[in-house]
Amino acid sequence: MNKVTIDDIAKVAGVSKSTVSRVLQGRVAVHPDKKNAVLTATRRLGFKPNIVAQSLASGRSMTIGVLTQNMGSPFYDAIAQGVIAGLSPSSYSPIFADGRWQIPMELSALQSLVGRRVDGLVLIGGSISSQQIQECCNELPIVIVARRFSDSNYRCISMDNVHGGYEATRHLLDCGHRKIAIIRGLSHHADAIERHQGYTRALEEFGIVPDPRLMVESDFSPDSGLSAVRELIKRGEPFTAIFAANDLTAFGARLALDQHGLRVPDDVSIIGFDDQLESAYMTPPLTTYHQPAREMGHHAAKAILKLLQGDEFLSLQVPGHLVVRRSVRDLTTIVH
Amino acid sequence: MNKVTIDDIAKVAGVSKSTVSRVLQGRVAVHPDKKNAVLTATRRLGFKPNIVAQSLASGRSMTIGVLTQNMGSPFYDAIAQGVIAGLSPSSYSPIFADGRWQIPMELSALQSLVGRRVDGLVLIGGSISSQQIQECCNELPIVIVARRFSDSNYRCISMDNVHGGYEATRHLLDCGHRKIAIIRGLSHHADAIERHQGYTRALEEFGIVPDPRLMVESDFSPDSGLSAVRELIKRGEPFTAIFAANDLTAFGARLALDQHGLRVPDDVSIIGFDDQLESAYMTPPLTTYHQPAREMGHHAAKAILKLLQGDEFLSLQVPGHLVVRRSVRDLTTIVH
DNA sequence: TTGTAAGCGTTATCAC
DNA sequence: GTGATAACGCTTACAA
Repeated sequence: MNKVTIDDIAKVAGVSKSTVSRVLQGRVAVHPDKKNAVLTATRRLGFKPNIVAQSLASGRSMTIGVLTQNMGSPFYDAIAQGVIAGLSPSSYSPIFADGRWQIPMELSALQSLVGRRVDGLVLIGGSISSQQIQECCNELPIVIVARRFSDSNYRCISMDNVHGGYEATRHLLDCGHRKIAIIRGLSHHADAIERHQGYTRALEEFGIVPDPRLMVESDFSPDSGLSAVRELIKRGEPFTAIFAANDLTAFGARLALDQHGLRVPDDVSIIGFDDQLESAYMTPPLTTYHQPAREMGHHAAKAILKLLQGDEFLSLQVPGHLVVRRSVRDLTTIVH
Repeated sequence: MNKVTIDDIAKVAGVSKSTVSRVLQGRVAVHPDKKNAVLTATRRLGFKPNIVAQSLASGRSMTIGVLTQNMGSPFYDAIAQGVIAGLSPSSYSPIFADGRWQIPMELSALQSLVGRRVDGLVLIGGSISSQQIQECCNELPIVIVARRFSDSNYRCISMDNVHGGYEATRHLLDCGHRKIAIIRGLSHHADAIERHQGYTRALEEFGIVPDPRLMVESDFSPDSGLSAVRELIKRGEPFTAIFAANDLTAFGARLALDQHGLRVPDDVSIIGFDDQLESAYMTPPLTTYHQPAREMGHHAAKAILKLLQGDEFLSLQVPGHLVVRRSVRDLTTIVH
């Protein structure tokens, strides 16, 4: 381990340890000669500052707590990557804790981060209430990603899922589809609810009454997408297109269709949500609604950094957009 | 913030702060009455220990540094998730730094972790030498994942890539393929090199001389898989199967074949490497060689925990296995 | 500009 | 068992 302390270099450089500290921090002027002496000694002894001691003394840990949920979801993972990348040029390091979408775990994960005296917090998704957050971490700069609180003044980086759901469904409608099934995500999940609202709104604009027989739930996993399509087919209500909760669900749905001898997009069209990396390489490439996950994480990191240096930062809605590939058939240009 | 310190509860409980510390640590016996008084005061004042101060005083930060490379690769991400999961039941928290596969960045990321006085280190992939590691972190418990050092005594969690490459190629061979193209990964990447060796060995067992016209490089991305297949087709040397560097590359390759009107597996078979989540949902589902990425991360976490409590732990090779799905055609059962 | 000295909140080492 | 008291390595008034 590195046992060299500022006392050592103070001795070697022939100055006091406060001067060493000053040189290292570089915030106040120090006589060039002493400065050089310190720098030389630092290099010679291979001094590495003890960040823990710095933290205790200064009250800042130079650490940003990141609360994730069930890492393993491409969308949330991408956000986390964005946070890491956004923090990377700063001298703050991200420290992670995982809440697994379970309130008790989220709470304890949050407390562990706060106990580590993080200087700021990035919460990715999650289900704890804004009150619970407040109780844990008074005063701490916090940025929430991929979630929105209407009842609080937390800064949130989010995307308009209602609009996304609307756009996706609208695309299907514009392509002439009228019997549009929806595989929506978990019933209590805000994203799923909002996208579903968008779906409903788009249908209604076209004077279509949403058919409950064309609605089935999923848990955002490929496997649930597969089961969902089987369920849909079993119900017997015909449909020409599917709006999937996310791309992963769309993957599963696509496989199920294949297994039932249904071609995409010839027999059934599919549209996903997220636009994850692999989606462009499905056969056919998946039409989907792009969520800028990585950018959202990046924004969050920059936001925290801003708050930390005293600047203000307001909630931000990042725009998503439709990515048209080849999994949706345009029925309006049929050649008879 | 939480301004309650052990001094406060010492006062309230009517004991010395050493006693408070003892109760909180629970390692030595304390009189039940005082213990209760302390516990009560702790709850009443809402005391949360300052982990930073604990770290400085005890010399242990209860933190494990995790050095990742280019987060965003499904394989490496899965490892990181495994580490988080494996650490989660312990009281150690993972702190991340990203090396981006660039030696200078790796080095500085590593130093930042060491400066934070992490108690242990998990290095995922990376290209710095074992010497450079040693210089940074004498004595620190270290576990390396998805990489192997022959020249050092670091503990490594790895998979036998030569064997994996052999098995994958062997499967193609067993299915009657003889003209087997390989899209190998980055030329200097150990995994790519080893899998390539396995490929070569399998071919030679069948008396086949590897044809350089059937070998093309990639960078493990879908896009490079796509270009690789175009290149292969342009060269004009016929092939009936492709061994892709990893699943992502296989995705790109599969799309390129599709664009050229080549069917999988009817015209060309594909085998990937990794077995990432999405692979089971390709059309056709991708035959691939499974790497237990998440488990490897999990093992690494457990290994560090073991080393930390003084137990020994030796390098570990985890087994992979072939996952046969539908992207490889069996030429030996052709019906004429 | 520079040095002295008092913290920062715990843990650890002693005597008692 | 328990309580002083000295670390832990650094920052930061406060003087000089």
